[in-house]
Amino acid sequence: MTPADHPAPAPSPVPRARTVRERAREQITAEILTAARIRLTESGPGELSLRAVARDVGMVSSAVYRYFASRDELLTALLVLAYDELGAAVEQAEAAVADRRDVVGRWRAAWLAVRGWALAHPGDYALLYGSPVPGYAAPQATVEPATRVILVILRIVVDAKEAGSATPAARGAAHDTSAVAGAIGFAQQRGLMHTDAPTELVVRTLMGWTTVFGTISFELFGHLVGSVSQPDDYFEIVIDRLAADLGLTEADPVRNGSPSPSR
Amino acid sequence: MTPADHPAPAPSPVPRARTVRERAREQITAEILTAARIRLTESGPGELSLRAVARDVGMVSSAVYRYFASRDELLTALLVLAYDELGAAVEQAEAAVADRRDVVGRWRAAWLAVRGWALAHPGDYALLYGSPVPGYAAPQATVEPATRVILVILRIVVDAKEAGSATPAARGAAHDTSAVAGAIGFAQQRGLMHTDAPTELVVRTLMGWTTVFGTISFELFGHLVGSVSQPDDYFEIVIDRLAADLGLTEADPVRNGSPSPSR
DNA sequence: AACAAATGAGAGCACTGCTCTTGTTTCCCG
DNA sequence: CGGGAAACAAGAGCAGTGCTCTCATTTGTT
Repeated sequence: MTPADHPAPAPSPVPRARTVRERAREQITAEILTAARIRLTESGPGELSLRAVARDVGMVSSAVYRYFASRDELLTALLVLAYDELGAAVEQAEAAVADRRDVVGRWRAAWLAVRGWALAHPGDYALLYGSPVPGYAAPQATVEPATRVILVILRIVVDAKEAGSATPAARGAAHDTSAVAGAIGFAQQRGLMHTDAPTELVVRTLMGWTTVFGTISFELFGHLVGSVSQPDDYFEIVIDRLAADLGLTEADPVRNGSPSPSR
Repeated sequence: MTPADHPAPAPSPVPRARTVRERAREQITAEILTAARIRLTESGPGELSLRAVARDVGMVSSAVYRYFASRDELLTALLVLAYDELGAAVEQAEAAVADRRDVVGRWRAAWLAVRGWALAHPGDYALLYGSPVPGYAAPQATVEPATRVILVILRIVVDAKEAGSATPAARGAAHDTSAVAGAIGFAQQRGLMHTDAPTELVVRTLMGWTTVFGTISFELFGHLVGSVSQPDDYFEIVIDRLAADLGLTEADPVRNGSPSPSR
């Protein structure tokens, strides 16, 4: 599909932009997105002004509609961008834990990365986890990037369980297990949790997930102002207790046969 | 300060609206507020249109400014209204538990009331606990109504502790206690927690508070769609486990000397 | 009855999302 | 190389927004 005279298929494995126009289009699209993200830090998704974004990139408002059919489409692109960036940050931070058996360390690294990203990008965090934009329904394209964080967490919990570690104390009355059937199916569908799914573990994982994001939201949205004086310390206190509630145990102090702890 | 010729103070103990104008002003103010609340259920705080509200009450937009100096002032009034309504609902539900020693029952009643109110008023809930409106800073007048829910919860925990019940298991590593110094001060300042404040109990109360609102926000904002199939059941599972984590125990099965369980 | 305060209506300003039209640039293919 | 089609940027325009100002009317007080 280039000046190459071969009529055969075989598109180049790296489908980089060839024509000047496609190149410019990608670049301008990226410029619009970054300008919109900057605006988003101090404007909120519902009040994001497409005209202001257009002015920031030196265009007139109608020209932006060549790149995004509507403000909602721009929001969708921002949503995917932010979800992917958060997911990548968490995956990277969790993967950096050398001792893979240290599930508590991985748990802490993952959640600390979530909070770090949220504090660094409060506007994007509010877009992802704040109140939804009233007339806007997130399309299907956003759900896969949205699952990256919980997938990292799930893998940690599953790894811990397979190591015989994640055994949450059965506190609270026994309830119907079907309430979290969706979460169990979600995990099984992705190859995790191929053994029998212990409902209590799933519940505690969901609770940890909700508690962490609830804590970050409370911190960012100002509800902890009078109560928590050191949010950094408090967050670590919270994730430590959540790990304990899940039954995650520290890595064995016996260091027999650690598989290449270098790097 | 009235036609009463007495220069002495002693205003009437019930300062009801006397003149027709004051009466009309109160009524129209209330009409504007209720119209704004209805608009809020499908518009979001940032997109709340003052002109649309004015049209709903049959006025022109500029006339509304006789009652609220700005859209922010209207938002403040809505904030106070919603916080007070939620607080009253929770206080009432918790007070309806006859057996005051049943701290778990009171815990459940209070949190179920929070969720019930949130589901019944999603727009107001998003105003209170969703992303803050970008350019708007909630004034001091809103903080007191905002504390009513956590005050109810705090009293339950303190009552449980004085009955020797609230003893959370010391899970997780020991941390600096000063992170939650604000919360301890908040409780002591209101006469609660006059004894020595156990940091672990304060932390677990804060965590429970955050988890419940995090759960409700996740449910209302659509983050539990694929995972939790029965939100009602899941919510009860969560608050039961939170009570257990706090060390709240069910009321003693021995019913010796219950102090007037009537009403 | 007279005056002052409160109230409602309207016009107007600068802004918004979005559409449509107009002129220009870039691309592809013969 | 050159013509036609697509993509593009700019502008005008529409209906909406928060908010201010002016003006006429109503209400309360003296």
